[in-house]
Amino acid sequence: MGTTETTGVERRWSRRKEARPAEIVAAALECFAERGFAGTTLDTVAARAGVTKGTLYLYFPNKEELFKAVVRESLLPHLEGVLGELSAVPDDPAERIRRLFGFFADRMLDSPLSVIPKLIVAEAGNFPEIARFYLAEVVSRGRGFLAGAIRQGIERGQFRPIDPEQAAYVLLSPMLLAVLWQRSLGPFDDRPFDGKALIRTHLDVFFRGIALEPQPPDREPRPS
Amino acid sequence: MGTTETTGVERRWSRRKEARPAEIVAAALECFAERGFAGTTLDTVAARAGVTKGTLYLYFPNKEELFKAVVRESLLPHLEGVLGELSAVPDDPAERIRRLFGFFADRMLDSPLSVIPKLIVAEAGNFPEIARFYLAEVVSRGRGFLAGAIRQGIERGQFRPIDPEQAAYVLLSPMLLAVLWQRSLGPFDDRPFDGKALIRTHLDVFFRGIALEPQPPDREPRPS
Amino acid sequence: MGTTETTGVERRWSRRKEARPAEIVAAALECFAERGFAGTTLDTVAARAGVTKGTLYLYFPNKEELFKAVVRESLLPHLEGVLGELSAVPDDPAERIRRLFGFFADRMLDSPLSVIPKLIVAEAGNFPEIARFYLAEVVSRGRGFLAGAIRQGIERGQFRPIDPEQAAYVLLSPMLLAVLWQRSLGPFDDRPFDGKALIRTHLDVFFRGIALEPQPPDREPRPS
Amino acid sequence: MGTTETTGVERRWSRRKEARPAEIVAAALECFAERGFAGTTLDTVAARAGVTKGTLYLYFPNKEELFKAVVRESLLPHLEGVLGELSAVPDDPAERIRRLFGFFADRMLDSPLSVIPKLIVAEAGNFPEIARFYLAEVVSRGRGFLAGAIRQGIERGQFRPIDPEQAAYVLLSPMLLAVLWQRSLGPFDDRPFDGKALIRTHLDVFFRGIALEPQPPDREPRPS
DNA sequence: CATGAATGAGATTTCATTCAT
DNA sequence: TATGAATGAAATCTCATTCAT
Repeated sequence: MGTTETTGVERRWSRRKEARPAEIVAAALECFAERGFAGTTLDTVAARAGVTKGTLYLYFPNKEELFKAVVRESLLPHLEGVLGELSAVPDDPAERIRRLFGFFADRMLDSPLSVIPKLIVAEAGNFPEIARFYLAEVVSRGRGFLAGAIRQGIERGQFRPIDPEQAAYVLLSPMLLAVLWQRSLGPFDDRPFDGKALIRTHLDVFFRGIALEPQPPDREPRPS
Repeated sequence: MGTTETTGVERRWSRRKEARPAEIVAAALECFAERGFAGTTLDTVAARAGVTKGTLYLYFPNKEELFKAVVRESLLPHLEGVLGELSAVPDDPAERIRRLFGFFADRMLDSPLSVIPKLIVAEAGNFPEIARFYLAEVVSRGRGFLAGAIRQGIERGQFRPIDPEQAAYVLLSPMLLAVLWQRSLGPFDDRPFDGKALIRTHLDVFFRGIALEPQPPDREPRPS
Repeated sequence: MGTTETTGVERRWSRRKEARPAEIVAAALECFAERGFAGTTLDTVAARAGVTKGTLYLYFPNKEELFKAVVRESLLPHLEGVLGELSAVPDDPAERIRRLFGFFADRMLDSPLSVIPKLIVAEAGNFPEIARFYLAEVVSRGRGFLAGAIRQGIERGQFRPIDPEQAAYVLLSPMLLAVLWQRSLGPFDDRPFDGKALIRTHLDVFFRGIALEPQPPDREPRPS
Repeated sequence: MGTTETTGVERRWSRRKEARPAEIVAAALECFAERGFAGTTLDTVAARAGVTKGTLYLYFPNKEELFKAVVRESLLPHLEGVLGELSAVPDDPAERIRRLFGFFADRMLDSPLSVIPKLIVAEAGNFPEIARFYLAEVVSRGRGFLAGAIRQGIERGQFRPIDPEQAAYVLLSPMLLAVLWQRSLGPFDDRPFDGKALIRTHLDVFFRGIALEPQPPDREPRPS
């Protein structure tokens, strides 16, 4: 099924113009995620991509542009996915929020993409362009989606009145923690970390916390 | 005019000599926080500390040890402070949690120390020793403090039963977000970000979310 | 539809194939002249010749041989021309010199060939073979031709006795200046430069300068 | 007399901040003159200057700036010299011209500086800034000096009327030839080349060529 | 103690050359 | 014959580290 016949012989030399950029980007994403921009050498990237250093320069003019391409091109195809996912979402605000978190827990948390927030946090100061890109394409959209859902819930009398923007940050923060934890301190901690469970607990607490009515609906109001 | 005449009078010159390491650590903290470990040159650190490169090696054997010293020595004196603060804390679990957040909002959020989480997130993979140190000295303590308070609240019947560890992470996450935001994406966003307000909203939602009883105690039970 | 049908009709496609080496040499001449040997990349040459880098290696074994071929093949066809031109030349020495300069002014000064002296000057040290080739084929012949004419003129009593070799250099030098000026400093100077006028002035001054008799023959001897 | 005691021991490491830039510039001048800008490696320059590559970057930000500095700084101190020399020059135009050529023959022809014209010719296209600098500081001045002297001679009735600008180029050209010959084709030629003799012959021919009166003044006007 | 010129290992980048297609 | 992706050696450039002063 491959483009070239899979012989047992390792070829030192092959032409795969189509596949190369994506392979390089994938390799670079891992490297940058592990050691950061400045800490990554192009030797490492090239080795991981299975090419030589010179080949990198066939596709990217320099290390900086490679880095930007990595962030952009890793993100872009997934943004489509998320947007599609969320547009086909029910009308109920709480349900929409649950849907986003479900998507995050199922499709982001364990994917190679989950390294990107760490990269952004670490390199935003050195790459303003990337910072702004991520802000616009990811953070603003997520924030907008969540704040919109909360606002709607408040208008419909489902949530008590709180600042939707603040609530959006509150909602986002455990996702950030989950994703950063996995890629930084998590591996050094002896306690297991369950991101999905964290998300569940968080949503449970959050929805109770913004509910209009006394929460447990199965509980009888106390007779006076 | 001896160089080390120990009179009662503090001389600016000799004080400087003793202050050097601390000055270097402070300068290095800023540099590392801005550009990461690999992205920081010792020239920059030296310039910001107002000394020359060679001087750094008088106090630190190499760049890596300087980095470790920076994290450790920036953190250590404050750990004392926090622990003292929290030990003299009321018995009520909710109040203890509020006290920690108050301390964080008042004393950490705007201090130079707030860059450390970003540093840790970015460099944990490259500095396991530092990762473990931070995990033990900061994360574990914070997590333990919060989980303990929640567990106590549950036992006392103030909070509904939830996993205290998970709840601790939920509690921690907006602090992390606040502190990272300020040092990475925040400066590129055009919307203002109010960390303290975020913390308030968060605590408000959280406490309602884990409350045992139907929340608004000021609300009259509905007459049957 | 065969690829190599040899009809009497010249096909553009097959003509092209035969023209390739010459096209490459022409393109390379411009490139080398503009940036020198080391400063020229084969990418540039290939692009200007309208082929790809690999194609260059079909015709020339490496960059160095391409360079040598460029100098030799650019020069060779013209040497024939000059020699033919000058062999059919009158017997009068002054006239023969004028004829050479006329040829230079009319046919060399504005041709692409005029870049070669600059190339030779710049690269002689790096390409002894080329230096010797140019010395033998161009410089020696020119010098010989001029020195011979001057010697003849002296013998015939038309010129005053001077060292014919030295005079040959004196004669050559404004041609060199003209040709180098056009290709190096000329383009940066705001004053216009007229090579042909320079040559005229030069010849005028030179012939008066080597004349045996008091020059203006049209001038009446002063009456006592 | 040196700043450091001359021990027999070769020191691998020495501090000579004052001398370094000049040493590097001198070494680089030779290298660039021999192989051109692109053909010169910084390894070679460093080796010839007796330092390591890194040291070059202590004094020059990159190869290009080193090149510019080489041309500028090699020239500048000598420009002073020439101007001083020529300002203290007699009033007679012919004498002033002779003085310039004398200076050139005695002080430039065999100095390391004589490589600069070759460098300029070769690299003008790649370094417009340098081209303009040389044009303004050297060529324009020389041209102006010579054209001025010639104009003065014409006005005074010493020279016959010719275009002073053209004549200036005619005057300059054998100097250019002499200096380029030495550094490019000369070494490959088996005939000896005597630059000073060339200059003498040239001046002799030139002055006769622009003389107003029939040259040999000792010759009696023919009686009618 | 402090300096900062110098180093040299290692990073990024370039480009002549090769070779599967 | 022609291509152009890929190579790899060698170039430029950076910077942590050393050490004479």
